[in-house]
Amino acid sequence: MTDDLSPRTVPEKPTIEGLEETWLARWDDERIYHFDRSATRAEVYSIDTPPPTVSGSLHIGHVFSFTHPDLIARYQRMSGKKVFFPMGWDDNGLPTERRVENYFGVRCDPSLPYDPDFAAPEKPGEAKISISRKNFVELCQHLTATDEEVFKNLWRHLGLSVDWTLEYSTISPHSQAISQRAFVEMLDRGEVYSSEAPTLWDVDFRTAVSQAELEDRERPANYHRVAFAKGDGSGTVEIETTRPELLASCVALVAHPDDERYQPLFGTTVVTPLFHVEVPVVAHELADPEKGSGVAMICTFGDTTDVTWWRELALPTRALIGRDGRFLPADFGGENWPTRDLEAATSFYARLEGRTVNQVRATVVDALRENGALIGELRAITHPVKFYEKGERPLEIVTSRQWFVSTLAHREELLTRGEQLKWHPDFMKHRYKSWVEGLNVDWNISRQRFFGVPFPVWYHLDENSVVDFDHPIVAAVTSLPVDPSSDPAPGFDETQRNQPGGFIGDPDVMDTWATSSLSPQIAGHWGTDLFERIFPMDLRPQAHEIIRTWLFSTVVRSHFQFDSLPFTDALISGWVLDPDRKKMSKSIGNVVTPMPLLELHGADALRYWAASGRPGTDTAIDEGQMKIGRRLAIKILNASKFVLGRLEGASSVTAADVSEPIDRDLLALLAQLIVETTSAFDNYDYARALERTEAFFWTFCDNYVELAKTRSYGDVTDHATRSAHATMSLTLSTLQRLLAPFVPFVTEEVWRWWHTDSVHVAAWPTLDELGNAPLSSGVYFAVGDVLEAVRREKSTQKVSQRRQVAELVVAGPGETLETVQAGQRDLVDAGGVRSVVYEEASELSVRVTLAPDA
RNA sequence: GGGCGCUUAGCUCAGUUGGUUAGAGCAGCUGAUUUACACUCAGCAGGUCGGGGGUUCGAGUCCCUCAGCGCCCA
Repeated sequence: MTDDLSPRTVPEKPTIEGLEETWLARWDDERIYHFDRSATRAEVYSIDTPPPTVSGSLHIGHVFSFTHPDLIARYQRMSGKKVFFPMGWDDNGLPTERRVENYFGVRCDPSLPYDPDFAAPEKPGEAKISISRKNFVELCQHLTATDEEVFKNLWRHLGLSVDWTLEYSTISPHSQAISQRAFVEMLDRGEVYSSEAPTLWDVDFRTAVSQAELEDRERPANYHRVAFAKGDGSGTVEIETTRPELLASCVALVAHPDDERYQPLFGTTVVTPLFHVEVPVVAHELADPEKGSGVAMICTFGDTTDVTWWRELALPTRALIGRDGRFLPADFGGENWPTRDLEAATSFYARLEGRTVNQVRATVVDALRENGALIGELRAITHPVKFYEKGERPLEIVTSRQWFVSTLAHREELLTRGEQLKWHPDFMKHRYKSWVEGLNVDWNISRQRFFGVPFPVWYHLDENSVVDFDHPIVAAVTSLPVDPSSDPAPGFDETQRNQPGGFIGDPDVMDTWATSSLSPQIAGHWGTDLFERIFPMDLRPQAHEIIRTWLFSTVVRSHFQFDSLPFTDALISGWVLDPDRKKMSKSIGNVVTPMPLLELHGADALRYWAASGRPGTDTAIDEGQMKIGRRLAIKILNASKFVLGRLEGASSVTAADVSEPIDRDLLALLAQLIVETTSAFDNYDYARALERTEAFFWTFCDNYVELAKTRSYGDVTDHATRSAHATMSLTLSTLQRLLAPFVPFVTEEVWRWWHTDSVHVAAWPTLDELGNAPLSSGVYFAVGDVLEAVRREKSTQKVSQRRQVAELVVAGPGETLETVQAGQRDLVDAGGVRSVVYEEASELSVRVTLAPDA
């Protein structure tokens, strides 16, 4: 802080208005946040920034959680690291599709041909227009491009120290190539596989979903008690079910192996009502004796337990629910589906085929009641039902071909990865652990949707156009990205598409997380030298609700690809709650948008509020806190103006000029502050660093500056004056830098009043700057205590703090008196004291005699 | 059902490995006004640290237990 001093140019009336525009432009010009691509891994601090879903609406939570990594980025940059702080946009996937459907009033029909002249209507019409996949994807790209501008505008306004040359989006050709390469390599290593299997399916979105996207919702239902005739005609068995509509797909009854009531039934058969299908009674420990009658009907498939039973007990498949949620044709009388009364089964089922779940349920229940198989009244219950987190109807289980990443077989390794990761706060590791422990299916990465990264895979068609799924044709890595729906399979030409002896492209796209789980590879340009400079990343900042999705999936990908963690530290931010401490949600309508707050209080103020939320801690929107942040910014402006004004003609002072006990004491405290805040930042506890720095700053203004003020007006050749100047200069410089990560705009403004270069690339304060680490002599505190007593007396007497004190009597132990005496000059100046008298006493006390009002 | 977190002043929160009389900000109240700042300054008041039990010379802090709130997993 000697050679970059510039002439002091302190405005007459400094203001925080307009600082944001000024400094955003200057930072761009000076490329302050530009990543140094020549840096080695050891010199780099890399951040795996979350790519926000741009199709979601902006809300205040974005300000909150993106401020946190920026605080760390700024601290690391000042500490000398070359900070890799990219920004990405997660634009592929279902949220974008939905937004496009609603925004333009369209729906994608992949069977339609591309219409190059298609123009989306200005406003969505009453009925949705069907358009081709390519037209649909073009609309998605168009809309996300504008959405990304909105986000970028917010990030810039907020002062995130992102290097915008590192911007990426998950649907870009670059990301698609990375995503497809990772897929191909996993396929080579046997870590992904495709399989035709019962899969959780959303009938509205018409796509499979993964376990990570499920949520349980409590829903009302009815227990229906249904009598099954025993196979030998010797009576009936009564089961209870909430899904009578699935009676036709019943493949067995099941009870707990230890359940005394049903022991005699195991190994026998029963016959389903209405359809007359003979099914076995089997035993399995997942059957709950407490639930219903203790015996349940297994259908293919009513829920995930059915899938488990079906698999473990090797039961036949009689699936009836189709991809659209309607009932499929049933092959009664076929090999797999014997019935004792083919005529009755088929004629009744004819009334069900093609109908929805609710329609079928009503029909089946009426028929059961009519023929006496429905016993008693329905019994209303509420129970958890699995939903797609974005869905509105319960998930069905539909058999379909899907791509899976093998996770279950690697559970132990993945648990170990979770332990290797440093979590901030530490307890968040439990979220990961319990998620991994609860995995029950492999990660399904294929989606039957349109706007996403396609699988770089084609399939042979034999001469009868039968698809050979077992020998996929995989794209060469050098050819990526490819789109198998428009690019022909290697070794074929486009005329052979869908032809006997030709090929078809894999119709699916990847799950969003299958691409965003590669954010380190995408942002770091996997395959180039850049990647080696930034990987594994230092920090993954993110919200806790996506630990089971984004964090988990990134760990999986990195584990397989690099046998490594993708990052060493995870910084988990909490929720933003509304001012009444309720979770914000669209349905409650309490979502707060950030722009109005940003414009009202300023970026520094919003950052101050966000920085006060400790890692992992839910934080309520608090405009009071934002106002305090704004006040802090103004105080920084005024204090800097004053102190720099005091330093006129004293530019050459250094730590060696600090001679007065009070000054040395202040530097001792400052040294403590540097140690404390540095350690707090190293432990990702930015909130503590802010709290300590802020408290120091205010007492510096109100106590130290008041004490040293008069002395600072002295002659610059006087060593006491120079000491005050040096202390003020060192302290101001230190505080401006310690505050810079939190309030980057105002600190930059005041720093540039006396420096040429940005505070954001200035060195983080160290003890070395303060000279030989000063030890506290106690004078500052002792004088402070006496000054406080003087102020209290004036306040009690309700007179001005400027009122002169005719006589100040300080009584106390000799040692204390000496200590106070060492700072008497400043005490007398700050307190307006005309004479001081010292008296020996056992305890410190102060008597104040006010001078008459002037 | 298993797990995690929280409970400290009217409000929002600090309180590090147990160690003087439990802190801050906001709000409240009482005052102060030309020399950095009223977007300021000084002062005052306000707490049986969720309940109960235990360990200890000493517990907001450690252990047990109960309760309430929030969340994660099943």
